[in-house]
Amino acid sequence: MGRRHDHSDIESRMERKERTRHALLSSTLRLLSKHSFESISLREVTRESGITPTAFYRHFEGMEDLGLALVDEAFGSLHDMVRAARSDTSTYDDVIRRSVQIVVTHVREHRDHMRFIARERYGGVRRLRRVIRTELDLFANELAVDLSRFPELAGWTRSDRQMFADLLVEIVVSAVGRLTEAHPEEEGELARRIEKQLRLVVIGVPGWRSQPEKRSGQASGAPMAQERGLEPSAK
Amino acid sequence: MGRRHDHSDIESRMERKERTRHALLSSTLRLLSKHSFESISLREVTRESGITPTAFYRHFEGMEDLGLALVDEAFGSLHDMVRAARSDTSTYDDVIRRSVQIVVTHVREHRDHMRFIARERYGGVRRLRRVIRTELDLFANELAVDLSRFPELAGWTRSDRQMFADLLVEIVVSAVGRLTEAHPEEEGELARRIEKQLRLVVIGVPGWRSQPEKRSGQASGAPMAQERGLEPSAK
DNA sequence: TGTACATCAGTGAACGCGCGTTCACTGATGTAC
DNA sequence: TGTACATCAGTGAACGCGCGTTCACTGATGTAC
Repeated sequence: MGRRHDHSDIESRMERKERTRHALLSSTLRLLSKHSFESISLREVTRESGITPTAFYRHFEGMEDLGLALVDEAFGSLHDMVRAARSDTSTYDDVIRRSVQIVVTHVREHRDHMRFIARERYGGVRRLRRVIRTELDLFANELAVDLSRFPELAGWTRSDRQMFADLLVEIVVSAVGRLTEAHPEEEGELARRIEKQLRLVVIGVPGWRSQPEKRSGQASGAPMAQERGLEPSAK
Repeated sequence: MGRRHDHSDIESRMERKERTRHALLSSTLRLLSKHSFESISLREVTRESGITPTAFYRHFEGMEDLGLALVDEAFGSLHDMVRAARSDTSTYDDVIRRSVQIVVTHVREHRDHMRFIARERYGGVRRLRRVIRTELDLFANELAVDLSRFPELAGWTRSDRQMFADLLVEIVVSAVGRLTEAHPEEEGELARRIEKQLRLVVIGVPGWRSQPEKRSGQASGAPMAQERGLEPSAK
């Protein structure tokens, strides 16, 4: 019965504290599947974690502080994923299919983290919105640099590459948001859709004429190449 | 002094009620610029509207009911905008520039409504998320039909046109979300960015080979045209 | 136009409840000797 | 290894407060005659 410290299941004070901290974070993530971060109370979180409300303050200054820790956690695993994805580009030549597969897998394994990011990026807590936006911008910046490696994009202006990277990140993050609230059986369909969307975007690349940065004062004569992709059919 | 019902500033009971209802809706929109819908309380709304909490129930069953009314309002003006935009396509040949201009103007004039949609589409209240998603899907469906008019798209499968329409809507809604939280001086930059992104997407259209619906069992030999848009540069 | 009654938007008191935060505390773990 | 003290994660009571909802009400507006 009283097997208190029989063998080495003794836990140091530090380990025990870390375990409680983690319980607070993952309880919050669980609550976030049903509610927005701003509407979750400190007491709900502690109830879900099995500790008293007062103990919360041994770990975080308040809910916003906990939210920032969640952002760190979520982007931590995301960064790992992206770094892994970038490191072995040589393996496949179909970058898009592979990237989508990696994203889908990551969402499956970190559903709550990804939902948190996708939701709170537009959520009610200003500070969280800001840090999430900053992190996403960072991804887009890295991606913009990576894109220079492609010959078609090397000639573009920096700003156009940035615009393109922003577009790709936006498409993926939107898809992640959809994936997190999809039923498992819809997953394949969503994956195929986002793959197609990325392909379509990428096809346009060779046709793009990147223009110098300056603002033209007025619409000047003939439309540029990229304005001719679509013309309405004659009535 | 006592000019109670001197001339025709008498207000019918109905008009007065409608005025209060509108005050509740617009107070909520105001509060939504700082907080998520789920975290706004009924009492905050009535305080902001200058009525007692009890009077709230003369207009709505509860906050969720009010939220649904807000969705109606927001999509009402959006529908007006889209209908107007579709009706005079003939005027300009640069559809993209014109559409972006219309969207930017609409956001400027209906900022709170647009922010509400952009945020609560991923917000904590399930019912609101659902109706917003449904309304956006409706837009995408209409757009998919419109797209058939373009000869390049007429040959695509229905599902590919739908995928393309979804992509365009997603890009625009994301941009709307950004616009609603942008400072006025950033507006022009954002407008230029989204215009470029749409142009880039559209350029890809002539290069897309729409495939029949069936799922191919395995990756079959040579990559399709749309997979060749980008190749990594030889190391 | 005048009177008698019905309607109903908005009031104000009251309720029980969950909230965030404070405080003095407990008792197990860690450390110094 | 044993003892004396320090640390500190978690406790439990208490606080004042805002919450959603109920209820009986008021008094101006609307309607029937």
